[in-house]
Amino acid sequence: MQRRKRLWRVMDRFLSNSVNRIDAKGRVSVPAHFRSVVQKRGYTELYALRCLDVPAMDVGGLDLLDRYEERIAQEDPFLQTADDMSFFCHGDGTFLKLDQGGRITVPDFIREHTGIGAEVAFVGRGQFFQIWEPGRLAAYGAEARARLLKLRQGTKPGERPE
Amino acid sequence: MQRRKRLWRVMDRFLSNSVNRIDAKGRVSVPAHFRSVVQKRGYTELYALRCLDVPAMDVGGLDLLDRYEERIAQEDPFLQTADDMSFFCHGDGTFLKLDQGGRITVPDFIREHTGIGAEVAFVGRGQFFQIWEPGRLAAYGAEARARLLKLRQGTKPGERPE
DNA sequence: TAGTTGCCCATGGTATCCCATATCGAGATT
DNA sequence: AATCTCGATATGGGATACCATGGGCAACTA
Repeated sequence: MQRRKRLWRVMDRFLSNSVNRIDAKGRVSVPAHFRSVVQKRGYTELYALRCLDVPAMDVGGLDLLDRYEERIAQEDPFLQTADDMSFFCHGDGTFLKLDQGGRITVPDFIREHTGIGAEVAFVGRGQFFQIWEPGRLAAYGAEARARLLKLRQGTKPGERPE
Repeated sequence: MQRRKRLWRVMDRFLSNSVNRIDAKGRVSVPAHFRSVVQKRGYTELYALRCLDVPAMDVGGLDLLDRYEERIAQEDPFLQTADDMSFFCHGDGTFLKLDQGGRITVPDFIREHTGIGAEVAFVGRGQFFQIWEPGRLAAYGAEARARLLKLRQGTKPGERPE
């Protein structure tokens, strides 16, 4: 493993996806591969943020939060936009502590937003990953594919549908 | 602007949200995580200020006052607005003492301004936190997210406004 | 004196630690 | 190719520490 140096950049990202079960106490194992990425990146804690337009959470290290805060710093701090952004990334975000077994506990407001019940789908997104309710993820994936298909069949190159 | 050295460690910020109940004596527990942030930041007292445009209170250390004064300073000191703001904030600002159990007592004027009755919603805002009547918070949150979503609509597909 | 405020402890519920067991997967062996 | 072996991973459950919450008591106050 150590000798394939060139692959480290690649291995350093959140890739692929899997579904894990939530136990009676509300805990779910973060996939081992994701945990190793977390460790390589030196994160001690995970930051989870409610997605704006889909029933999912973005999860990543603290640099995810840093990126948002830097973005907020660019706004006039006393205008509505800055306040909305802070409200969103601080109020709708939360830390997720990994326990010694590599599990996180899914709090209620995450369940409400995502519809997560008995199972959690983990989806790698490169710099971060997402958690979904498996059924909704499948539905969303189907929609996305349908949009792409429609785009390819129904429109001329360069044109946007609808 | 030059990037100032981090005054607080990364995890020492108010994040996430939760709802606690007010008991018969008017006391409510400040979420344990917020209390630990308060301690890490070395706040000896909590200061609460009326929010200018929403039915909530901003709560934090004394540096919270700096933030308000910065805002007031932006107004022309000869206009009525600055004086109104000062009156509104300083006049109705108050210290909230944490008792040994980590609870605060919610005074009447906070109830009047926020509509808080039986429950209090605590919302992390990074450098400080807010308290809301849970229902009003939900409504305001929906509005804020809608505004942000509209902002994002202006960006190209696939782009994220981070 | 009645009401308020702060301190203390009791209780139930939840999160976390730790260990046991089941499940999975990669590589070796046949 | 099919099976076996073993380490890593996912999952379940008991024990425990922490936390939100309610109520008693004493000191203070209007």
